[in-house]
Amino acid sequence: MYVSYLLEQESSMYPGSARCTGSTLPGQGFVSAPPYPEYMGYHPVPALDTHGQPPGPWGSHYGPQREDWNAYGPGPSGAGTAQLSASSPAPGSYSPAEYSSLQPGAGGAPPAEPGSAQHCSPSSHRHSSYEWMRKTVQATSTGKTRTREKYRVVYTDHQRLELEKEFHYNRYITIRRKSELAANLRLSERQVKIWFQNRRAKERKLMKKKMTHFEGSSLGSLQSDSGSVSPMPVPDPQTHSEMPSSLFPAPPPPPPLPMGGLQHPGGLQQVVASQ
DNA sequence: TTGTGTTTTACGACCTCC
DNA sequence: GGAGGTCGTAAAACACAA
Repeated sequence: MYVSYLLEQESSMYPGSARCTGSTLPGQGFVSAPPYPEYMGYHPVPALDTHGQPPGPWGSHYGPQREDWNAYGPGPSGAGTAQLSASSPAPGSYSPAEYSSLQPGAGGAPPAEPGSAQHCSPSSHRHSSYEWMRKTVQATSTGKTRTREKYRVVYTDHQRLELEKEFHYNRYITIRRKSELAANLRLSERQVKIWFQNRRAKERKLMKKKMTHFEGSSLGSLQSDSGSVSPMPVPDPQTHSEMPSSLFPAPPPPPPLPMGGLQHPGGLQQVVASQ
């Protein structure tokens, strides 16, 4: 239910696509054949063990969280991870009660099918992962990350789904949640942070687009169809008390976000830092 | 198949706050 | 100074029409 909601809301964002949304691998969506096979191998992770076994508490089966990027140095650790996590945790991995209630059973992501990882991610590609790392190291030694070969990774559907859920839950992620999400999704905290930044940027962009598009037209229509991009109130960082009891109650009319400046970074910082 | 437009990661610059 | 915020942008990944 919740997931379907998300998928609907975000359908434009994750169009059917190569990411095998839904149809083939519901919830998992891992799909895209790893553009860079090497990535796949990067993590010899057991993550993939996830034969649908209900993961315990947060990240229990993920092992220790890696430090941010390990790196920035030797290659996007997150990258490899990202691809890998495809097999990732069953959606149920969310321990927060709220989510469990939101995700009836298979919820958005049906339990990871056994071997799903194997299906989507050719394990055969996993061998040379470390070669990729070495390669990256060399590349990075030149300086700019941008020039690095294949510097961008594609997050799996599961990762994005979880991130989207969190985003719907709260536009600004708390330190604690960021940490949990990062561990759970096998992303670095930095990646999670940047994802949220980009997501907010996207939201603002959409809002702006709608504003201009509907300028002059009734605001009502705008509000009615902007559910997915309406800013949510900042929840209590500790309790997420803002979490609506019902999935996503119609949020209040989106107050125009202050553009071209900080959105009360300080205030948010306080909120976040208080954790 | 290819060209093109859009979306998605990732970063740098600059800002505010503590 | 370090954290996280926005904004702008690069470039990979992707979708799709021709």
